[in-house]
Formats: sequence, C-alpha cells, structure tokens
Amino acid sequence: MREYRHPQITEVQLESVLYALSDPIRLSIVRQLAREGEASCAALENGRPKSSVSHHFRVLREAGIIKTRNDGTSRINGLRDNELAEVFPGLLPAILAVRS
Amino acid sequence: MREYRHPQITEVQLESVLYALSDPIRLSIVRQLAREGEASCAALENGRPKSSVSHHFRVLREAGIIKTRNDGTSRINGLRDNELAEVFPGLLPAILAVRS
DNA sequence: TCTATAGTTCGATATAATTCGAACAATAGC
DNA sequence: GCTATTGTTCGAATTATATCGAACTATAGA
Repeated sequence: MREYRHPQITEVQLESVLYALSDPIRLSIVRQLAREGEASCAALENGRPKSSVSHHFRVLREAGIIKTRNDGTSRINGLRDNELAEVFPGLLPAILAVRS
Repeated sequence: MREYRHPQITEVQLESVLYALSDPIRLSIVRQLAREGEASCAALENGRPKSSVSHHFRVLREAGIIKTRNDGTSRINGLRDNELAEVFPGLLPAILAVRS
C-alpha cells in the first residue's frame, strides 16, 4: 500500500489535535500507544469493525498525533509525542496523565 | 434569569473538555477569559449573533470549563481554571500556552 | 409601567462526523 | 499464481453540531 501523508508538525493545528482526542475510541487508542509503544491497527481494534477503526486512525494521523509506517501487510502506528512536545509542550502528557 | 447548572468538577469528562476546546470560537473565548479574567457574554461576541455565542457558552459551561453567574441583566463568565487544575493538572496551561 | 439591555430558548436548515458492510489493494508465503 | 492477512476506500444511513432569526425572559432605570 502507498505511504501516508503526515502533516508537518509545524502545520499541526491545536484545534485538530483536541478534536481528534475528544473521541473516546481515539483517546483509548492513543493511551494504548502511550503504554505499549508502537502497535498495528489490528492490535487496537478491540472487536470493532475494521473500517471504523481505520477511520479513527486516519483522523489521528491527519491531526498529526500518530505516524504510520508500512511493515508487510501491517501498518505500524506510533505516537508523534516528541514532535508534539515541540509545538504543544505539556499537552499530551497532561492528557495521558488523566485516569482512564 | 434562573441560575445555571454547572457540573461538579469531579464529574467533568476529559473528552468533553477537549471537544469543547476544539472549536476555534470557543477556544478564542477561553483565551480571552484567560487574558482578561471575567467577562460578560456581550464582551466576547465579536459581532456574532447572540444565539450562536450563547450556544458556545453553554457548551463551555456544560463541559465544566467556565462558570457563569448573574449580575443584573448580564452574565459574568470566568474560567474554572483552579478547579480544572485539580482534575486535569497542566491541561489548560498547556493549551493556553499555544500561540493563538 | 414602559423601554432598553442582555441573554436564553426554540425551530429550522445546513454541514459534518460516525458507523459499518462490501469491495478493493498490497504484501507474504506456499 | 493462489490464498490468507491487513488495512483502505467507497457509499449510504444515522447522528450530532453549528448557525442564526424570532420569540421570549429577566433585570435595570427613567
């Protein structure tokens, strides 16, 4: 599959990040990535339809929160936490510190 | 007018806060409140229809981000920043630190 | 009491997001 | 090449949000 387009971290919008993280499913995906590091989409599906999960990954990716790379038939997702810390210092840690 | 219902700070949902702040108009209201302290709704209208602005204040209030009290014919709004810091430490400061 | 001021609420419309099945695409392994 | 595995994309239905005019409520002040 083709590569994804990830926004430059400098063009990431605060509003888009907040919106992306305001969805419980997406927030739980981000929490899981924070706990476990990288993960495939399948590892984060939790029984939901693949198309729905794929949609949420897209929102997170386009908001600049995760990066996705190809590995065989899998996509490996990871947080862009270091980059986010450059433009929104403290934001992701503050969110992840909240009891799930 | 009757009093508003404000959620207890302990029942405020992180997702609701993030959602409320993901709207540019609401975020700008919050930034303005952070800069100037308390303000009436009218002071934050910026030429928008009153009914639209009222809607955004409601979203912010129900999310637990602002408190509103009556003062004559005006409502005075203020951030619940101290309370929010108890449940989501560092969140609001991280958001407000971002260049508008 | 009359009028102005400040917001809320209602209702209708328009726009956007979510959800998920079905079809499709890309890779790995036999 | 065939098949299984992983996801993506499309399309359609449902749901949620935003927007804003109009009617309404509540208070202040003359």
